[in-house]
Parts: sequence; structure tokens; C-alpha cells
Amino acid sequence: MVVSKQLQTASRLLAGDAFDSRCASRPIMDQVTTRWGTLIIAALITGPHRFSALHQRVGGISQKMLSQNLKALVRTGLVERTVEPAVPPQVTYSLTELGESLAEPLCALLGWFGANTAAMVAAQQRHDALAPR
Amino acid sequence: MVVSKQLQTASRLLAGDAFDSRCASRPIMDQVTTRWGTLIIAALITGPHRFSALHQRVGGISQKMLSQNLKALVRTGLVERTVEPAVPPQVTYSLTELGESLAEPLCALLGWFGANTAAMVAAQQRHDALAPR
DNA sequence: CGGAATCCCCGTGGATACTG
DNA sequence: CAGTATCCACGGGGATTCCG
Repeated sequence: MVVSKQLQTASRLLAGDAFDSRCASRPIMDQVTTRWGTLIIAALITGPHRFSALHQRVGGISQKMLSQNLKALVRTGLVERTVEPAVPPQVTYSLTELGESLAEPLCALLGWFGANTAAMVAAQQRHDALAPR
Repeated sequence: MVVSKQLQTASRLLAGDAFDSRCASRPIMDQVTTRWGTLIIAALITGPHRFSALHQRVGGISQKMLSQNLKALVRTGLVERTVEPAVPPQVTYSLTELGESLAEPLCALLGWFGANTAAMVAAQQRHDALAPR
């Protein structure tokens, strides 16, 4: 494979990092790559969203998980929370610069999933057919 | 932002997909982006690995989780399991072509984490300093 | 509207021990 | 060596209710 060349170098950069269980990136990675983190970031790419807008957009998430994840993302500096004093209260979430820079590779990943999900589902079915029960 | 242009189009491709809670990609994404999935794939980029090698390399993972994740990844068609008849038994795991194509965007993401973890940790500390307790 | 708080359940995931 | 099996604890995460 041609790609493996670049990939090997890329992975070596991480060898002493991400694979170490006591690495600082672990908890952060967990937070972002967790089920909802990815989708929330992705949802914010198109621009600022209000709480309820996100709630609808992400689909399937509970308010609890949404607010929880948002808080964590704000803390990590990926998302910015903006409160506009008004009645009723109006809160807007948007990506910080850091968050936008994350969105790039993240989008690539999501794009890959969009393109290859069908193949993977097929693989699963093939696999299940061979190993009944 | 200049990037937001491309990102918007990219995310729109997913709008009807990944954000729908009943989308087929959800469970698969969960499986890959789960805590260990990412690292296992990444570990396999440098080439085939045996079970125990992976166990050491990933660092912090239990055999249970490793074998469990590997089984799932094999089922999804991302990883191939090769048994060489020998005593003692010798099993090797390697990426399939599909798995390698996934590794590309995944590596980009891991690379981003490697480069930006420091900034995020700093952001967290800043945040925590402001909100005592 | 945008959450915080409480309750509760079930799955994830670790430790340990056993098998082929 | 490469797993599988069993037990068990913790916390992720959903539903509901209440607050500013």
C-alpha cells in the first residue's frame, strides 16, 4: 500500500503519546470521541447554534447529555458559550478557533463514515451469515 | 473563517445521515470511536500485530476489552484475523483495505490531538481557576 | 428557554481464574 | 499463547422534575 508509508510516520509520532495509558490526551480524546462529542462538534460546524437547536439537530441526545457534553467542551476550550441578556434567555454555542481546527480532521472522519458505512454493514451481514448464532 | 466554507459542505453531506439517530452509521461509529477502537486501529497501522503485542502496545486495555473490540472490528470488516497453525498458537491481526482507508482520517485526528492536547489542558486549567470548587 | 438536580437502570469494562 | 468465562463495581446515560 502506498498510504502505509505516511501512515507509519504519522503513527510513530503518536507512539510515545496516545498509546501510553497515562497520557494527558487520553481523557480528552475520550471526551471528544465519545458518542456525542463528535456529533456536537460536527453540528456546530455550520455555525453557532442555540441549545434547543442543537438538541433537535443531534437527534437522540437527552438534554442532560447535551448540557453535560457542552460544559465539558467549553472547559476544554473547543466550544464557546455566549449568553445574550434577554427575556427569554438566549444562549448560543459556537466553535472556538481551536474547535474549528478540530472540526477539519473530524469532518474527514465523518465523511469517511458516510462513504463507507454501507460496506461495513454488508461486511457485518456476511460475517453473521457465516457464524450462525 | 476560510475553512468554514469547505466544512459546511462537508457537514451537509452528513446532515441527513450521521445526525439521524436511526442512521446505520451510528452503531458503527460508536464502535470505532469508542475509547479503544481508535487506538487499536491506530496500533495496527504500522503492520500486523499479534494479540499480546497489541495488548502491550495499547496500554491500559484489558484482554477482555481487546478481544471484544477485535471481534467487533473483524465483524465490521476493518480488521483481519489470521491464524497460523502452530504450537503454541499464533494469531495475527492486520488491517483490511477498508481498515487502512479508515486509518487515514483517523491518523489525522490522532495527529491533531497530539498537537493540541497541551492547549486543551491549559484551557481546562484556566477554566478551573475561574470556577473554584 | 436553558439548564441543574434527582432517581435509577443497565451496560461497559476491570480483575481474576480457567481452557485449548 | 490466545483467548473465554464469571463476577462485580462504577458510571454513562435516559426520564422526569424543578429552578432562574
